[in-house]
Amino acid sequence: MNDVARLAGVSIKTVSRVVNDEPGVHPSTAERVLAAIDQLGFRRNLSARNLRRGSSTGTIGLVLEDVGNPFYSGVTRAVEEIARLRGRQVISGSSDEDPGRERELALEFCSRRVDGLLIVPAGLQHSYLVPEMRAGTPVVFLDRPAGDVVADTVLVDNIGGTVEAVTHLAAHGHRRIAFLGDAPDIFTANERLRGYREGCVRAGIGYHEELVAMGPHDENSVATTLKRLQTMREPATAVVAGNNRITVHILRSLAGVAERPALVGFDDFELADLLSPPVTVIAHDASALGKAATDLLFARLDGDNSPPRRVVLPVRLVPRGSGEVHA
Amino acid sequence: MNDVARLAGVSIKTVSRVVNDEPGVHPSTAERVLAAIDQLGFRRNLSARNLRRGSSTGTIGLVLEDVGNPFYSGVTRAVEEIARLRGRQVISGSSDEDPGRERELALEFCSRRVDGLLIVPAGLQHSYLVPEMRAGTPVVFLDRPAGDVVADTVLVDNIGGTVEAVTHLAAHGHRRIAFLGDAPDIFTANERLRGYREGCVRAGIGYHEELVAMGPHDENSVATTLKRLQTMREPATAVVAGNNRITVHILRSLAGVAERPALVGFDDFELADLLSPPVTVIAHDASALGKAATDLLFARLDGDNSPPRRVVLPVRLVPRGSGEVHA
DNA sequence: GGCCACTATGACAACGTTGTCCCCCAGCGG
DNA sequence: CCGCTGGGGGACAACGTTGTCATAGTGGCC
Repeated sequence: MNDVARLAGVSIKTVSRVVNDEPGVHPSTAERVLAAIDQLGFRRNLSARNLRRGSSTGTIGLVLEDVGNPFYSGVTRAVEEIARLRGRQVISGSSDEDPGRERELALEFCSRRVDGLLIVPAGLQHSYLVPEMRAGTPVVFLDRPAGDVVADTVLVDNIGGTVEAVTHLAAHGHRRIAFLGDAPDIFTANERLRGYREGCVRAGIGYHEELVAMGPHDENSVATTLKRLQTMREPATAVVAGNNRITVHILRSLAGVAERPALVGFDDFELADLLSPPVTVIAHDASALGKAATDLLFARLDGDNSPPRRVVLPVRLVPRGSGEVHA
Repeated sequence: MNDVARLAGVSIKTVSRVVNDEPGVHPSTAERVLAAIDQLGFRRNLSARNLRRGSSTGTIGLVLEDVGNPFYSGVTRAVEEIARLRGRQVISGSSDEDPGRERELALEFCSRRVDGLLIVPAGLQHSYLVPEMRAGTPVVFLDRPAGDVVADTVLVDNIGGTVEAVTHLAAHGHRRIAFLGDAPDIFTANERLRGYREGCVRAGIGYHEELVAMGPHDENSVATTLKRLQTMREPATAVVAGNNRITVHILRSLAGVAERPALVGFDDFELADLLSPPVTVIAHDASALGKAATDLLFARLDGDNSPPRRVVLPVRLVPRGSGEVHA
């Protein structure tokens, strides 16, 4: 800016005025300044500007589990979209379910003075954010609730979704319905297990421990579990999958197998309708989740200081065939 | 920092020393300072730090077409990963194929003084980046080349891939092979068309205009085109799809149709192996693309100032069945 | 001619840090 | 007792901006 001022033969304040379209600059002066800017390839330093103005940095931080996962990339896209409308840039990072990494990312973003934080929690402890929140940085948790702070949270109806999945299968005559879920220390996995249990009870088919397999799953463990479920004394005739990765593992395990249990998966995924049979799912909208969380964040930035809210987004059963197989 | 200094009864410089682990602070003083930091929830302002030090901002900018697209979210993930190892944060944005938006994002990132830029070009004009590049900001283009500047570029072997696709189909007896590609003003679409043409010539089956359908495609246009191709005088018996969205459109159009042409798609996608028939694809690795580009960017940041490089990553035909149907 | 209003411009401080340089004081040798 | 050394700490400027206030010049009006 100094260089521009020198080249144009004006003070740096005048350059600042031109750059900011402030009134009171003679057109011919402005022209000289613009020419100098162009010639030198000058670009105003936003950090310095924000520092001086004490205003927002125009950024929001997004901590998620893995951008590579289509579900979270959908969330990211929605966040970006709304941030753009509100003139903000998104800085994001993946925690890979590592609480330490989540914390590191969130605090790094705070050091960069983001205007707000969106976090998909990996851990259960979020008191490290208390100073930031007290300092006025709004924080919204999404997909899972925060550990030990009260804060805005946007979730999906995990329990309602699995209740619906079980109800759907029971309505098609199934009485031995299994549940394959993720590790129960993950909030969504645990909620979905609760929904499964409640669904079983409501359907009058009872909750049977031996039909449940939680825990981190890979393709092998899923295959083993399925075999066990299908060969037990009273075999399972239907399966509820706790998330889309598990659904896919199940589909791979069943490839080429004649005896297929009915299946309802949590999370929709692309091409589910083109498989044979097409896969019935409990769908929830990644972009709706991202949008709701971001809207909430911006409401806080706009001065809304009502008590922390918890928003639960509905899910929707999409019947496609795999869950409509009769027992 | 001022407040911390006051509370600890020291000067702000001493606080700075403590925060930066600089030597020459008495342990008991340091302890007082740390206590004050903790009590006030102080977090050093990175913008101010970087401004003062004139050092890097520790960020890199990533402009892509759409984070929501699995291909680009894979790229994003890879970029993030490497940036992390090198202590950088990623700021990203989606251009949606809009050159204006691409430019807006890139320049915004420059104003934020990113250490480097990774761009999936939407437009053909990139001279707007010349001042930035001259000012020392390294720029790497990925997936598509830049319009009117010479710069580092990482591409995939689009031509080789489609040549291979055609060759594969011809080897299975097909002589009427169609090509459905994206709008030819998109670099990759045009390259893949060239590869298709070359493949046809090499296979000795000639290039026939009427078997090619370029242009933006939606599900309807793909269905119409397929119908035309299958009912023409000498019908097409095989199809090459120019990208994964077109492949999916084709699959949807063919759902439930008895007379299926052989199919090879450009871009791999999840579950391709579980469809019936499983879909043969030309696979290229999103994370390899992201990694190669980011590595190149960091090499520049490390001082490599050799002439701009153009890296072409190999692709790989993954035979799964849909391309092995005999004519 | 003197005064006022107004326009165009500049000097200077400040944002939150850190680099440079300088000072104070205890401890030590001569 | 003097001077030197070195550890601990502070004052001040500077990074690139912008907000505040001041000032020089110009034209109009009485």
